[in-house]
Amino acid sequence: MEKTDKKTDILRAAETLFAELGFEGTSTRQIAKESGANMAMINYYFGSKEGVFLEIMEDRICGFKSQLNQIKDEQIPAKEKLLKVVEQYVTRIFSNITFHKMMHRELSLTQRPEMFSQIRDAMASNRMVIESILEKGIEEGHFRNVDVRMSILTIMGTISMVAISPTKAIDNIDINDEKQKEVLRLRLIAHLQDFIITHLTKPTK
Amino acid sequence: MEKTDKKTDILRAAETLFAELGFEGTSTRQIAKESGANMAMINYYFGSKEGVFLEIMEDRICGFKSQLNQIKDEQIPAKEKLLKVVEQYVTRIFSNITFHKMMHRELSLTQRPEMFSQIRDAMASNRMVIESILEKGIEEGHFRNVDVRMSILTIMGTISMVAISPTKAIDNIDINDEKQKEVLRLRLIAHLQDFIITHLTKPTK
DNA sequence: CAAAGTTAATCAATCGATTGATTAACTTCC
DNA sequence: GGAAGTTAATCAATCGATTGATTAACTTTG
Repeated sequence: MEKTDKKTDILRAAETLFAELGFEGTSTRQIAKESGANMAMINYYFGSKEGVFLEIMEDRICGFKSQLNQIKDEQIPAKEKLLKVVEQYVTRIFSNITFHKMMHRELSLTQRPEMFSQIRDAMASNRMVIESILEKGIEEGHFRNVDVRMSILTIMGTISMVAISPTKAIDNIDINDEKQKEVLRLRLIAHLQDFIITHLTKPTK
Repeated sequence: MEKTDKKTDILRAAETLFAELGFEGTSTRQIAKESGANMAMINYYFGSKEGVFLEIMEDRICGFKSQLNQIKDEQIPAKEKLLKVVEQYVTRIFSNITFHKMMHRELSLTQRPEMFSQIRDAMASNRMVIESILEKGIEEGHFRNVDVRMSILTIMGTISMVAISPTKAIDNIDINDEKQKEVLRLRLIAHLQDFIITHLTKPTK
């Protein structure tokens, strides 16, 4: 028998519902029903519906930043770092695609300032780590003098696009099938590493 | 005196509100107030709130497909076609960024099937036009044998990422300032054209 | 027993949608 | 040409349902 307190039950149920139906589209009653908790428990533990969302985000965001920073400080060439970052970035997002959808959805709204800035800051933080790796590589002469910000947005944008793209949009791959999802993950990583090599590294003379 | 009927007033007001507040976040009362129309007019003309959204989408989607197909049929090299497509794609999205945000937001939800499939089909249609250009280029030996689908998702993803990225996230550029927005647009086009050349075209021996 | 956890019941507010009545513009008919 | 008929457009008012939040009472735990 697994031990679960009501608080985590609520968080788990809310995460699924928010991802599927959006923040507005999810009612506190649904969260209560799905988690087996009473409606009042949501406000008891989190103060409000928005409080639930913020805590979900906080939990997911933590950890990834340190994961990125760890790669940054390794003693390997910038190119190897970047390949590693891409692999972990893809894997991280693929481990919870619905969450990533939810994040992007709320990022495109400005009406809930707290939610917005929380996501924005987390993304900016990630971006800066990758940026420093890329800039170092340019300084050291291993990368072409590309538009750093744009190149990062290309990496992030490609991953997002694959993750967000409707099921079966890409070569009839069903993202809900775990096996096909794994194939897609590897394919995406291969493509991005190809991008890094062809776009960033100088042609060997 | 400009001539505007209530119907287009509603569409215009709704487009702005949907983009800013999301579909759920926008009430029919807000649309009515902002457009100067009576609430009942929304159902009178469009049947429902969702009907308004679908018509907005329909209006925007039309035209772009023919625009893409026109490029496809031109008698110029595949590379030139692709550069042209990218430029027009970026320009199209930059002409109404909030609309593009709204599209992506609704694409990530599955609860409104009509809205979802309308957007999905429109995107798939665009993707296929670009795909055929790319494949032709590979066949003719002008492009490397890249992962076609992934490369397209990179182009689309980069554009989306730039458009969706929070204001001031990219080098402190304020996307609401028309002049800075134009600079960003050109910078994005330049970056993508650099991508096409370095990633797709074979290195000249 | 007191604090923490949990419950059903209820709150005011707002939602999308619909109603029946009214207005204005255009057609038809004698 | 002008009364009668017809249409689309517009309105205020209101519908039942649902929203997020709160209350007060009850139960468990330490």
